Amino acid sequence: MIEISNAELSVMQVLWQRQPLSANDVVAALGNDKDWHEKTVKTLLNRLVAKGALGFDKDGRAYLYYPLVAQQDYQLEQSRSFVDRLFSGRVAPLVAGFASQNKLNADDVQQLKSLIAQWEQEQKND
Amino acid sequence: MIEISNAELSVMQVLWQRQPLSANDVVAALGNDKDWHEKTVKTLLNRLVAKGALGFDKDGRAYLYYPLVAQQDYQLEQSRSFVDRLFSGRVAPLVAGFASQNKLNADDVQQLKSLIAQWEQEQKND
DNA sequence: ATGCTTTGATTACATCTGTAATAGTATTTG
DNA sequence: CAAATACTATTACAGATGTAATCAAAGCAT
Repeated sequence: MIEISNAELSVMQVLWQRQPLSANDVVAALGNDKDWHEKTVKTLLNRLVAKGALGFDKDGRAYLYYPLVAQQDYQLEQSRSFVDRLFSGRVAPLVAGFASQNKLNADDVQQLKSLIAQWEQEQKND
Repeated sequence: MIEISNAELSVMQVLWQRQPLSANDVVAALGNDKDWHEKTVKTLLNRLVAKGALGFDKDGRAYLYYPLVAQQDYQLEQSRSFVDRLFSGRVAPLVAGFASQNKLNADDVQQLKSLIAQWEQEQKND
């Protein structure tokens, strides 16, 4: 799949949230978190288009950008690759690390329980 | 923390498994997976030493390398940073992705259950 | 002792990244 | 219409990365 760098990812996040957006909208949306020059953001937009991660429609002279890569696809693939590289493909040890650092909250636990329940249900159905 | 690139990480993995190892041992250990020239591996070892990720003792003319960064520390930090970047810091959605791709096996589920049980135990103790 | 061999050190070089600046072109404004 | 503005496109440039090759020193073999 397309390689998206760290800085580029921040741009993608914006466009995964709202789409399509003009370059200036993206600059504005990033304004809170990142201290990037407008030119920097435009470069990132350009690179993402070149990589095929973004597309755009013309709105007069300006462009309206939108993601060509779905956030979920990206998340899934990166998760797999990350867990493969650092945890030999097993996700539980990663969660264990979070637990050991008290990074699990009630919501997480609730969601995990529900995932497990679902998983067990599916096992029965085999 | 120290930045370890992808290629460098493969070298670290070897040394996290067995340590200390000579450059040639590392080359040999990587031989199965990677198709890297010996020189490439040596470069990576050098860079890792320069970054402070590896140390070495001299064994005659050769060096015996060993990790200065603990695998667990590295895993914890990278996990946090990864989950922050892609999942706004919440680990459960990552697990959900694995579940949706049938990447959860019985062992994982067992381990997750046990983590949850432990978490709930700790809640009670507050 | 002298030249091959081995081992780390230094250098190489293209591509990717972060971070912009400059150029070119269309548009708005005075 | 001419000049300033606003956009995108192109260029810049240093540091990181992947992937080695070359250099230098130390040791082994003859």
